[in-house]
Amino acid sequence: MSPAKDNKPTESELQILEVLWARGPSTVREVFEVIEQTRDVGYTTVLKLMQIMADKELVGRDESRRTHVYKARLTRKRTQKRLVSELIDKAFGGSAAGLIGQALMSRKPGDDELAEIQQLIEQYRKERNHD
Amino acid sequence: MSPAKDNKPTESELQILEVLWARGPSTVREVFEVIEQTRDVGYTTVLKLMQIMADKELVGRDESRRTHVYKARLTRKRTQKRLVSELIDKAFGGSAAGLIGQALMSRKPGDDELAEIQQLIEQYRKERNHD
DNA sequence: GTATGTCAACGAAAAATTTCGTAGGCTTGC
DNA sequence: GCAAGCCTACGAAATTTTTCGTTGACATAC
Repeated sequence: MSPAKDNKPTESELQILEVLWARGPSTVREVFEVIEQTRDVGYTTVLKLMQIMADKELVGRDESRRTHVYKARLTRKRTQKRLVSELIDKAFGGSAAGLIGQALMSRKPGDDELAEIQQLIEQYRKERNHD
Repeated sequence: MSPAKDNKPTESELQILEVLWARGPSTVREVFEVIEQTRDVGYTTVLKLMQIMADKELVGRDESRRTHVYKARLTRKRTQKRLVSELIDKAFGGSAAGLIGQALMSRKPGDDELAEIQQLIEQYRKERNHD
């Protein structure tokens, strides 16, 4: 079993992955310092979580130096895809449009983001046509 | 404290809410029969969950008859909004466009749904303009 | 080399969530 | 009435997730 498999990250694990995705490979302390901003949590708690994640193969780590360096083993994209898909099934009865509508209403994107969204749709439409 | 407040439904609770939203007010047995299709779970487990949800005020119930009738106290829309918003923050660094792009890619909507999405966007754009 | 500080490894507790057995009370059909 | 079946209530266990204290190793500064 080399690659991580069906392991679904928990809430806390996802938060750690976010940091790793944003920062790239990082030490526990670096991750801790980011998370600490948000949440009141001890260093060893984050350490332990990251060790568990290493066991589950959610992250890999370089142990060649005393201070280990962790990196995400799931890609951000793949994880996002899974989360979105789950949410669509779980809370929108399978309707992607439902989720998108709700995203617009909750977030009220401004002109820039709206244009970006339009463009995503255009792009998707095109790609789909020449499949 | 009349309305439920910051209570965030757990996974199991959300599944029960889904059933209540889909079916309208229901008895434990009715909910159980739906959930049983999906998941291997006992009747009293569902009962207990629904009792807990009543304590948390996630659902209300009519106890006037022996067989209680439960109904959701959170609206589906409000809950969807919350979940989407959380997901955007948690996994897309705050970018609604990111989530929408991922929804397109994971779900590959067909013509009908695509049109529906376009229309949602149009509608949003209009509403936004005459604010 | 000794004090000071940081690190990983653990184990274990705490907290949150999910699970179900059991008990006692109505209801229905005989 | 009485049996069979379904209902709620409830306690307690099982499971999962989160938390952190403690220990021993290494590093750095003096």
